[in-house]
Amino acid sequence: MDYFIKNIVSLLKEKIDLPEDEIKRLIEIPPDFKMGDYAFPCYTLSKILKKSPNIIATELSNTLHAVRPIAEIKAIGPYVNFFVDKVTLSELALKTISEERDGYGNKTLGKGKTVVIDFSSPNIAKHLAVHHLRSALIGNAICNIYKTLGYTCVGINHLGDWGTQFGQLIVAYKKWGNENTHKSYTVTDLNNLYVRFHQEAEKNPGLEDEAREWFKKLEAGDAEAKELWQHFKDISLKEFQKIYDMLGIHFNAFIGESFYNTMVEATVTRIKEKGLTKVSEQALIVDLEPYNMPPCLLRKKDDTTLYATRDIAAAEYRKKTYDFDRMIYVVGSEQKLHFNQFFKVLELMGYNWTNRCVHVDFGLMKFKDGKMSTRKGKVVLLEDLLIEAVERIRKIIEEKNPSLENKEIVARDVGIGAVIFADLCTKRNKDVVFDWDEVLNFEGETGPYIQYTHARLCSILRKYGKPVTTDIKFELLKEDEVIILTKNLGQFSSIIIKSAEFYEPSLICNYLIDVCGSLNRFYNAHRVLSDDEELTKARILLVDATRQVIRNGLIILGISTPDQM
RNA sequence: GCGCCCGUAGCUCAGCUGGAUAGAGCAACGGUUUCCUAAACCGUAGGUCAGACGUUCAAAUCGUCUCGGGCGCACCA
Repeated sequence: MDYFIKNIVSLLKEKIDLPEDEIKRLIEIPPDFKMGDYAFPCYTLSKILKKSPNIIATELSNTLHAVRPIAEIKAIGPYVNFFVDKVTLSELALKTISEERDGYGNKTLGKGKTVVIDFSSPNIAKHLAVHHLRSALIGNAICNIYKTLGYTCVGINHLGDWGTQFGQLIVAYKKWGNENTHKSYTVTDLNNLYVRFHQEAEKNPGLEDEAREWFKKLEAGDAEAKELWQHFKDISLKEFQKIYDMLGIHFNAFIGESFYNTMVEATVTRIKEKGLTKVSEQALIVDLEPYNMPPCLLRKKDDTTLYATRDIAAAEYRKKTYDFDRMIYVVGSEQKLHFNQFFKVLELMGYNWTNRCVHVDFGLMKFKDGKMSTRKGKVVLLEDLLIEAVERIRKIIEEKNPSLENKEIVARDVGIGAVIFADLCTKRNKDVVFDWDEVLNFEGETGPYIQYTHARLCSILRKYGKPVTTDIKFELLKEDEVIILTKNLGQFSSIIIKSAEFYEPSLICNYLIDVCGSLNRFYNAHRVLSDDEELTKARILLVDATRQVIRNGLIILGISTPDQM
């Protein structure tokens, strides 16, 4: 907590000849709380003073006098360790939480600033599968993290609704789609057509040319092509929305690639005018050789545009529309080169906001035996996973808490929460191997564990039945388990800031695991509700504050917070 | 071939802007419930932090190289 560090720094700066910032930077937290709450390592001084750090620590600690929020100062080996006053600690943390409630953790850091977040962005005409989870969940969490810090967030679903693949789909539809069942087409049907196209195209390469021809028509505004395309899109969006609703994910806008079709011409012209383009192998490119990258393709030899062209147009449009302070693309790391290429083009175009665009990449999700592929039908559908998760939770509820009210709602909240947490809890840049048993494990460091802890706390508060007050004797909150928990709670804000800085929701997951571990250890060691009225009042405040922090954290992750389970 | 990412306990991971004995969970074994939800808690066992060299008072953490795995490298997105 900044408050204590500030005090320690002001004590230290009187005695040692180091800049204030440097002292602050050096302060760390000891590995064991029994060693102190904060520590100042004396290695740096040792170098300057040419004395052993242990001696410096001893001497320094002798000249320092603990005042006000600092209770004790003690040298341990090469460290000067500081013990803070525990009453001040709990009072500060618990009162703040109690006052700020759902707003605890909110900072005004991002006030007046807008962040655009491009996430999920699936391709039309294919099912949402488990490998689509990562972008959707990480993006949603980052959106919530920045909102928590006071930013205005614009979540955009940059649908993959344009490109040669729609030419393929149109060809497949016209050849093998049954016109009569036109209206009841599903994503499954579209997906089958897509798969069939690729099978047939292997035998008959002419199909690819036909597909390109149809995409060209589409890009030129051909009525028939456009009508079919719109139909495919409608079918897909309807299904996507169902899944997003299940996951509780909301977008401010569904603006697919197609939206930029009308702007792309002007974008290409601008790039040309800057003298950045050249024709190579009949395609229009931006040569990135000087930057050790392959060229960025703007137009294919048949004159149609590509992914990168539309991304550049989209970036220009978004800057104009939202005047973002930052734009975050939550897209898999396999597209890193693509982002480096088109960011470079933006930079070459002279846009000074290029460095405000970041590619937040994440590792690939695959099966034990290889990559997931829609084309080969080697996928687990997202809907199936969610349904299975809910189903398994339903069985566990039947077993553990059969008298629970709202079983259906709780099963859904916990099942989906488990899937979300499982995906978010590891650092995003690691590849993940999809394993049913792992995602659907509900014990230990999992979503249900966090939710269970939250539900327990709600239960205590229900039993208590009286209003929670901060008018308590803070000196009663003195046991080790209580102190550790309180210290955890006070770290919430700094965790949010760090997770924003690194675009890393997993930090919040790990933090919540920590808080819940501390809480459960406290819970097992001490009773909250007892005959001792003052003690009960004090512990209830701690319980309520913990409940609040867990709740705020889960909401950021996009996980529901049932108060019974 | 070139570039990027990853390699910590049997498994999944945390720790990585260098610091005090490398931490969790799962799995295994043992224990805790007359009392606030045992989806919990406690204990035992399990590690040459892939390997080598280097920088440093100090390296899982920084650098170089090697090995292993993943991804990407012009008309897909």
